Amino acid sequence: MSDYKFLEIEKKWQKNWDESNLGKCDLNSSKPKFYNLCMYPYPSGDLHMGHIRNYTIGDVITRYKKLTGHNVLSPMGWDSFGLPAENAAIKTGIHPKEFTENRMKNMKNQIIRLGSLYDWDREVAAHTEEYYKWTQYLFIQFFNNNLAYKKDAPVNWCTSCKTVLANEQVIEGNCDRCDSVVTQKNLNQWFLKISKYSEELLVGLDEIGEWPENVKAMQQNWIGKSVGAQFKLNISNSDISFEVFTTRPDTLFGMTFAVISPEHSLMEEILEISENKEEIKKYITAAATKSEFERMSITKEKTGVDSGLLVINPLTNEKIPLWIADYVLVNYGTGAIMAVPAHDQRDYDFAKKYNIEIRQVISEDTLDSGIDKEAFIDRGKLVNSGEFNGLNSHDEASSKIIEKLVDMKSGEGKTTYRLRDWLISRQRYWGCPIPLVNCTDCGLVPEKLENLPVKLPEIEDYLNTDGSPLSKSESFVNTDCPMCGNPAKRETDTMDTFVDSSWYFMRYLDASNSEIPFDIENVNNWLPVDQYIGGVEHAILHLLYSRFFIKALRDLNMVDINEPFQNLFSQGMINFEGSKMSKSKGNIVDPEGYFKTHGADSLRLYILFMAPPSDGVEWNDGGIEGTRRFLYKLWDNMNTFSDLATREIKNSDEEKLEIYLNQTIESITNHLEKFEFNTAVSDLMKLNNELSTFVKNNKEITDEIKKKTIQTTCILVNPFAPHISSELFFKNFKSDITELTWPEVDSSKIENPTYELVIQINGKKKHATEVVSGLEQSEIEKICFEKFQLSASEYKKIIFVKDKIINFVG
RNA sequence: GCCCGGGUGGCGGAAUUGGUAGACGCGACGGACUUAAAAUCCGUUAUUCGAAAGGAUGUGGGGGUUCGAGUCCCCCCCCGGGCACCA
Repeated sequence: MSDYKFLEIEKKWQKNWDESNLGKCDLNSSKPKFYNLCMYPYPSGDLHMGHIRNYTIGDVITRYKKLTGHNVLSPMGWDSFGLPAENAAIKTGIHPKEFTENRMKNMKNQIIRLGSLYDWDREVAAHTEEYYKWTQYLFIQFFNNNLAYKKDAPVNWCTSCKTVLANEQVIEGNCDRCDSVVTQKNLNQWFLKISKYSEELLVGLDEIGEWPENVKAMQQNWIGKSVGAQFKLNISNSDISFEVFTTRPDTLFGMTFAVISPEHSLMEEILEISENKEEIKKYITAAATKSEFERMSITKEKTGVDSGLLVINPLTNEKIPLWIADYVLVNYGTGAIMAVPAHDQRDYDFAKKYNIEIRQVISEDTLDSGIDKEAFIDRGKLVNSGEFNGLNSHDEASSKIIEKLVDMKSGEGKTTYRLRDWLISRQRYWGCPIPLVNCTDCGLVPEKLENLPVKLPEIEDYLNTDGSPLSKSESFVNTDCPMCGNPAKRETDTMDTFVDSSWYFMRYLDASNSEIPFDIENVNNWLPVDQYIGGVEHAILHLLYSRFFIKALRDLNMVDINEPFQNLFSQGMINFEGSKMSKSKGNIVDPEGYFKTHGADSLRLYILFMAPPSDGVEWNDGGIEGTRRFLYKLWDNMNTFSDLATREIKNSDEEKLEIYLNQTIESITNHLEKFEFNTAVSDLMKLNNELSTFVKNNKEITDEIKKKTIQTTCILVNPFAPHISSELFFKNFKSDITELTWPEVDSSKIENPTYELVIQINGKKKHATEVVSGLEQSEIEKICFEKFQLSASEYKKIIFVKDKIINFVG
């Protein structure tokens, strides 16, 4: 019976690592640097299985890279601003800071209990004054360089909570907290100018290191580049004109009407000259009160109203009607379009409904290019297009028509992006205050740097019934203008927590520096992060914002790099009972129980073993017994090996074992490099099974193979199950396993001396036999003829793959 | 609708360049130990025909290339994720 006492062992080594500072990183060491980063967590109170997966993967990399001679930086911190703490404060009265810090403390203990190594001297927490001082500092740099600005914008507004909501908090058009309808409301908001970097953020994806293709694709989608033309439409009998954007300038002759969004800035002027005023006003009001959700999803039935005005097609001078319709979005392109119903399905639907002419200008003989039932959007040749007839759509005709628009000075080629500026203001308490002051004389003025941080005020009531909670503190709001000294008022919004997390990976490098946010030399030396690991749910927002931050800071000469994260690994989500684990669904699996019943090493191995790390997986704890058994068996095997009697000369079992060890080193190393931890763990299990077989058949061993086996096994296990391997190694060699280096493959002892030859007849396996490795075709044939009574004359062709297979084809 | 993934035993999942499909683990079944159970150990476990030897079938479906296809090509179905009235 095994005497493997995982509780004692795990506690012992966690204490040992803490005392020996194993997780600490000296940035100036001469070893090659490796910045290994796990996404810092929101302190929700308890680790969940997603965290366990994240930090286990991270720790495997940390320990493996340390063993391969790297100077590993692996820090940890807290994304500690955010709504739940504030909601708890509203409910229970506990201060968000106290609430958050208690939860951080608990989670930190659990992380340590998992056995993950971090440099806790570099711990950061977004809600601390030492941290948000620098978030404010960076914001001011952005503001001073026109990368942060304030403007009116429509935001999600919960009618019941009376607050703005982030997009993520709007679930199918309703508030995720109270389920009330969310409407759009115009508020004066702060933005960061991420759109300035649209093109760079897009092309950067091609130059970046190893990122999952799907994450790159998601970012490409999100940035949403489209190439086309923009041109001017004049309203007939007026001096009003507006721009339209199209990706299909080749269809310009098919424009039979134009559409302008009801929120368009020209709407008042249009109203003035229109004879259809009342109907238009009604329509605008109706559109405004629809929620975003209603507008997008409803019946898909498009609505609109005829303005009664005509616009002029610049190429044909034809006058066509101008409609107002909310299927045209005000914040994409120019907020107005040329409508070509023959070649755009949305315009087609609209034209059918309102009986507007549909005029085909692209046609293709080899395809069904009819437009009776739907728009024809494929490629073809231009027809009904004057001098452009016969040209190919889309590219050839488009560029010719753009040339013409340029000649006529009414348009040009144009590229637009879906990516919009980043709205960062929140009417919330528990976030980083925006460090700007409103002065009636000087306008918006940043707080003086020496006065940072602008501290979050203490308030009684966290509810934001009317504007931001910060506005309730008079002593906070009323201040002096940093420029002229006259009485002025502070901004009362706080920042989106994604601002905090857009630069935390740089703060780790100078976590306790009270002079600067980070040292440019440290950043240039240590970034980009060599390996970033986190959940796929952050594929767009956090990763895109951080990339933007780096580019902006580079342009402010604060860093000298282009990308924050060289390689990214996105782990899949762990579901339970068919859906994402969440407190509200009550389907949480608590990892802490497994620490007690199975141990951290078992849990780590199991979470790695259950599926490829990038795949989503359904939690099922049946399998954890398997990794527990593996560890007990490993413990017993190592002890049995240790006790084997000595012999002088290796026997054939030992030679085989030696080869097996080398094969395992090779396989696990390859799997580690490719993040195939599930198969790496399976290799460890196979090795363990080999060891069991060996000790069953051998009571003696040479000292050389005994030592080699124990040492190699321990080190191969170490990144995955660090506690047991540290203990086993120490028991045997009285030294610390972390002083070893990762084993190299001995290429002279990796080939098996024999193999199982497969004999196929007409491609089907018929026989198999053990033969010596390296034999040539003629020798193999001879063996087959003798052993299986085959003869060459019966077959037309013989196919031979060395050391694998022979196929007799008849 | 568009863009990514993916479909292999009862289950999670393995399979360099096309070369023994089902590694490893879970579960199940049988056995050993035990008064008994748990734990542990040994064996069996894709389906199907057969008493057995052995045969046939088999990686979502259909076609193709090849001596040989889970892997490559064409068509289709289903599942997961992302985006979506983006002009």
